Amino acid sequence: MNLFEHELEERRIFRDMSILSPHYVPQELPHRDKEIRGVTKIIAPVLRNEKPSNLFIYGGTGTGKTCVVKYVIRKLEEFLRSPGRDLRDILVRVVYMNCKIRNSKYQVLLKTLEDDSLNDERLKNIPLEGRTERSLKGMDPADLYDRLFNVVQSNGMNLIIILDEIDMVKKGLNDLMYILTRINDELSSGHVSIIGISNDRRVKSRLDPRSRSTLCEEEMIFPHYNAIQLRTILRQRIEHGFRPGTIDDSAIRKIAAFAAQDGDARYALKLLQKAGEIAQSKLKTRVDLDDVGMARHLVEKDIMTESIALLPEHQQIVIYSIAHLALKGGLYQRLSGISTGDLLTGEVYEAYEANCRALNRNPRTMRQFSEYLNELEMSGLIAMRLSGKGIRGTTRLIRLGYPPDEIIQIVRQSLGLESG
DNA sequence: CATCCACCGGAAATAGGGGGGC
DNA sequence: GCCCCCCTATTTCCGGTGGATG
Repeated sequence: MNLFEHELEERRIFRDMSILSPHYVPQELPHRDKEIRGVTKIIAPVLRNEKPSNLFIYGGTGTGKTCVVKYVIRKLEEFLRSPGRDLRDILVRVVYMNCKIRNSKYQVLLKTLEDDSLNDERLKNIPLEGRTERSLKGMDPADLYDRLFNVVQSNGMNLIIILDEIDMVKKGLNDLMYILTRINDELSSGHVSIIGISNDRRVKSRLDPRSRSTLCEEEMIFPHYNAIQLRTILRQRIEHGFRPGTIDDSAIRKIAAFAAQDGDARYALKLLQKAGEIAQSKLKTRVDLDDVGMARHLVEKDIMTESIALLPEHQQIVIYSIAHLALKGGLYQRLSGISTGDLLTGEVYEAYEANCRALNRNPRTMRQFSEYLNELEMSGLIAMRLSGKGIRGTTRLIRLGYPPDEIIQIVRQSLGLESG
């Protein structure tokens, strides 16, 4: 088959794949009217040069948190540009960042200052002024603060900082909130507001009470989508992303039903895309139930593979050690005779040390190891609970979130080992 | 009940890497 | 190149916790 012919085949099912991307923000967001109105209301004071309240948005994966915020920001920017209104005195700048990448107070500050929207030549005192590099790396944090203060103050700027996945900020979240309170106290013109987005409620408890009340001046909780709502969302994306008549209604229902278990629209869209790809690769003209079933297995595996492959090397060794022990059966099982798959921290650490030696790596300390376990739990690869009665001392019981043999296979691949 | 155990997790110290200014 | 400052990752130190042991 000619390559171009193949490309044409690619278009049998899909019309526009980008519509299915998790980053795509559609023209309409079904079932989020209330949330959109809420965010709009909170942000609206910028139109009067007044400071909006800080906002904390909480909700599970794929409940539309990021989407709603981006949607409202887009509407705001459209409104500010709309003709016939005199909004020339209003200067609004929005900085969006994902804290998975900007995971410390310093990184957040840096990204804010380096963002294009604060380095517009029309602005006074732009942060990067006088820098040869387009980078402020290595600067004194106090200097960073001054630069932010200057650009906001001298332009009377309404600055909104969106911190997505704010729970990923490991160091200095309290400090960050403190800085934001302070800057607003000191500014005589302009202000800085933040919108924090998280799917982990525990962020709040990690904040001290003052920072908490700063971040949570306003708070919204996004509910999960149910199967019916997911269907609307799917149909909407299909309308724009798929060619007409290329998917069975039963397939849509099945996708919605799978995704409704977690109320997760992102998962639903992933399934939809994968099912489309499967149907396409089989040169079918319609996506049917079988494609959806197969898509589910592939997506599950993709999710696992991806979350393992992105792990730092030592965490991979840890999860590998856990998987190995789980197959062998751990101490707890041998002592109690109950086969729960629970492992004790101590034995996992020993296995980790042994595996490090086998791989010619220096094992990290127990302390660091403990952090690795916490991070693995965060990424959903393991589950931990405190040991109750029956075990001497306090330790954590560790359990894998996925089948051990699959984990072992994936880690081997990722670490570049051959099977054996 | 006193003491040990096995680990947890905060804080400070340290190592290593990068950038700026001169 | 040298010196200084900063960041991140890791180690070191250490008090704390909850259950077991005798």
